[in-house]
Amino acid sequence: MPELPEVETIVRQLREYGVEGRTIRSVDVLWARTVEPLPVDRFRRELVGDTILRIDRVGKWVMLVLTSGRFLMIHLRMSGSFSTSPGSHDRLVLFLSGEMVLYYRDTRKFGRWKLVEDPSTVLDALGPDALTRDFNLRYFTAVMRGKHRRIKPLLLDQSVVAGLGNIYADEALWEAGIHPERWSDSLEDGELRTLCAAIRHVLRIGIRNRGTSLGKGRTNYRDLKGRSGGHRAEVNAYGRTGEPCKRCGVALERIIVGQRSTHFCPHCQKKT
DNA sequence: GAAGACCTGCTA
DNA sequence: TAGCAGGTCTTC
Repeated sequence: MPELPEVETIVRQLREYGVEGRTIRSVDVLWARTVEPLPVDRFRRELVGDTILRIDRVGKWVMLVLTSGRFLMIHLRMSGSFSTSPGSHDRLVLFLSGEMVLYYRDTRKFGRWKLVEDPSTVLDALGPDALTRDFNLRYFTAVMRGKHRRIKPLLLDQSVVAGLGNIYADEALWEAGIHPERWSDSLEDGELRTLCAAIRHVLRIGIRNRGTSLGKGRTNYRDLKGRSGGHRAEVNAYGRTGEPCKRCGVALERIIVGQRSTHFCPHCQKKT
């Protein structure tokens, strides 16, 4: 569920809520496999007494920088979220100084909290974050031309660019007018330029709208205060199968590319 | 590459 | 009841 804009929204809210600077008084782990290293007792023992110096985001990872010099790396995967009040499907609870309590909620239990000495053990597997200067046209062109893969799965590959997920990949391709099954090394200079800009653009707009929420269920994206993201109304491609393209009016189609559901306009996004 | 695994809940 | 879901891993 959460892609870069949703994770960025959560990180900003955690900062605003005043999590930075708090000491971890206690940790409840309600679903053991959420944490690493195991066993749970060790994870808890290592964490208690440490202080959260800073909260950052890299790709879809939330990074808690601790004063001990260690790092708590959190990946929300499909349904992870934070809340300031308890609820069903809470998997971990952080009791912080000043009576603050943070609840980590994760219906599908895919999310992971990794306590590591060095963040590079996690981040080395990632390409540049999509919103940093390292993700630029020169880099993008080199990677696209250096591989012969369908463009859609390549955009989802976090070792190529960190932060895009299924929604924003479809949105970027729609905005750039590029068919999701195009080969990466077949894109013209102008198409690469447009797509590179579209990627950054759709992510920025997503952040501005505080993320995207689709369905209504418990697996749906919610921010720290339990609110849905506001980006839903501005989605152009994802989940709009059969609805008219906002550019040309032709009905959008859904296909499977790289085992992932993919939405596009057959008129605006030509295969050739 | 593809398929299965990890999980629960919603929708048709 | 079957199929689907915003993500990654592992194992063919």
